[in-house]
Amino acid sequence: MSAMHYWLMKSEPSSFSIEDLRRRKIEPWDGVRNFQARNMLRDEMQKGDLAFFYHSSCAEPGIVGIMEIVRGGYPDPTAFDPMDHHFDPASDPDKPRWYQVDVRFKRKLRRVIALAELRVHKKLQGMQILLRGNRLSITPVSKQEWDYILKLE
DNA sequence: GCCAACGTTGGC
DNA sequence: GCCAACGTTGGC
Repeated sequence: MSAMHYWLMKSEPSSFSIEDLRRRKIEPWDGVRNFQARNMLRDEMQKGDLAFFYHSSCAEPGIVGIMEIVRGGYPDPTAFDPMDHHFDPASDPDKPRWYQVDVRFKRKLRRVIALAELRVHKKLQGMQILLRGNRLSITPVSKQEWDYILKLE
């Protein structure tokens, strides 16, 4: 038994949006091909954790919804599929390189909390996603940041 | 479309 | 192990 954690997970809505997740209810969060993010998927994200769904590379980048981790890290099968866009010949099924979690849609926020808005708040200055040059598609969010952001809604 | 920032690869 | 070249991310 360990404390639950909070996360922020980016996705380009043109490939997978909060609406897509709402329709599908539960989805594997696959295709992550960055070692730092992989380590979080594999080692830190646990069933019961909550995550912000963040839309990136779109007209209004920002937080759009909330989801729950319903299965902790397990090998990402798309890495083994030569037909898949995320195929990685270096990932051996006996020693998988890439991991994923399963997420479940909880709800959309009543409005988009845009990146530009997040930047305005002093209390959020330490958020990893706001730090210069940050490109990680998965970042931890502190409970304080989580609660603060939800009060903005 | 531009470009800053960063990660990965591979030659040496 | 260094580091230049290259690829990717993602805001603007």
